[in-house]
Amino acid sequence: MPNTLKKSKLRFAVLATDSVVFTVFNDSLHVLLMEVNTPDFSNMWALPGGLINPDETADDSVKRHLEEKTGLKDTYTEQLYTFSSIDRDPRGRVVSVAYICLVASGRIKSLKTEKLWWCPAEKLPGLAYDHNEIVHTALERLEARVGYTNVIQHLLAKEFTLGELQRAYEIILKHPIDKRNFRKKIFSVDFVKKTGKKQRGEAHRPADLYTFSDSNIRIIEVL
Amino acid sequence: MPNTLKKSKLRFAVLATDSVVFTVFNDSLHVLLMEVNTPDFSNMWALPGGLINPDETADDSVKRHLEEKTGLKDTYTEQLYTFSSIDRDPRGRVVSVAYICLVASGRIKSLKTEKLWWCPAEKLPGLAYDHNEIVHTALERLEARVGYTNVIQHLLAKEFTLGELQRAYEIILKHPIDKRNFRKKIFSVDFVKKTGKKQRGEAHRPADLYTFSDSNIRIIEVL
DNA sequence: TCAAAAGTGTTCAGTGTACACCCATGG
DNA sequence: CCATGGGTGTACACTGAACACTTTTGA
Repeated sequence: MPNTLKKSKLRFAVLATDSVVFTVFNDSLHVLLMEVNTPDFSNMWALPGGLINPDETADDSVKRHLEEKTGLKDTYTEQLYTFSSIDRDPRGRVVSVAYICLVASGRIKSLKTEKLWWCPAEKLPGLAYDHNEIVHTALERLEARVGYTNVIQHLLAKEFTLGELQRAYEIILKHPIDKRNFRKKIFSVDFVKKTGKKQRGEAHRPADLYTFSDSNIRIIEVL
Repeated sequence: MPNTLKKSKLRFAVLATDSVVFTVFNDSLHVLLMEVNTPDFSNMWALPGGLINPDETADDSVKRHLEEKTGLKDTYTEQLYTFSSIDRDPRGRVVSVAYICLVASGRIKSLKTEKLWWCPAEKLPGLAYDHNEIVHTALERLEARVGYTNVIQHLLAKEFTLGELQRAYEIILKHPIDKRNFRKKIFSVDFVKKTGKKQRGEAHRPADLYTFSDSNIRIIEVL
């Protein structure tokens, strides 16, 4: 069952990257999809991605493709897993290094919306290639890492309320959290600090605004 | 800074796998190294690995190379990380999918010992390529995963004493553990069950022999 | 004045941690 | 009989979980 590599320009470029880009809005986690239209997959959805150039690392490749295809820049990225099933791409042997990317929903306005779709994570359609498997792996990983690190900060704006933070946790971990216990915990591991500012313009008591106190990834058993 | 791919048969084979094979004996964690002798690296140590064939997955490739080069079969393997620095291999662009492998020390007698060395993890010499970085990543990951899963079983014989199990934990987590608390914990998450047999031939009271109760990977906050 | 989310402590249960002695064997 | 690791229970501290009311704003 040797690979074919027929019709393609893929001759040398067996290596690709794919991104699972997450954001949170409307009380749910969303994944960014792109429309593909090839002989093998006509009018289907797939993850954004593309081939790795000979002169770039996988990390560079993810960032380049993301920016080229979606306009998103400077997003948080972390390597997920390398998928190497032999027939994952019908055009020939393509091994893909998949990444997780996190974006605050405030930054997604600037997306070229043509052929791009933020799909709720629980409502994914059948995707091209093995992309359902990739998203599934990414969801597992995201949930785990949110549970014991401070990566969730990359899904929020620079300044945020504790309510927003709590909602983000609840959406990703998929279970409700007690408000008072949540705050106690968050303060005890000191993930956040007060900005002193308050949120205004909402039809309820103004919330204190916070920022994350450490932009590096910290490993701490959280919730 | 485009890659060269000169002298080699590497033209198409940009993809490789490398294994960080761990075992525990003599009260320390050991990593399996192979001698390399190339124009670029003369008489140096490196991780076992090799190119991925067009008709095999990365998982298959790791297992094949491990068996070919060390005789080890049916070891536990798990994908670690994909290393894609442009100049990691002086012969040209080689991207490597690195794996962690765990072997019980009882099984390493069968090694072809020529040019193979079980090196204590704390005493690694400078390795060829970027292999020090790979081992470093593997050590971090191993420590983390031992802490919240039952993967440690793959470092022990089928039947083992709680003393052996505790020592394995202490070596990998690098801190002493209280014997009574350890046993309470291990029983409470029921990782193990008694075989009914006892260890004999040691100059002390015979220990009960146990097996792991679940060979699947379980995620449980452990120690 | 109503709706909506913000903010705030205490109690109780369960888990983690510290700690010391006798036992069974081989040499 | 000595050295070596095996096996066992209790008390205390700490952490996680449950739980309800007042506050401040915009509409």
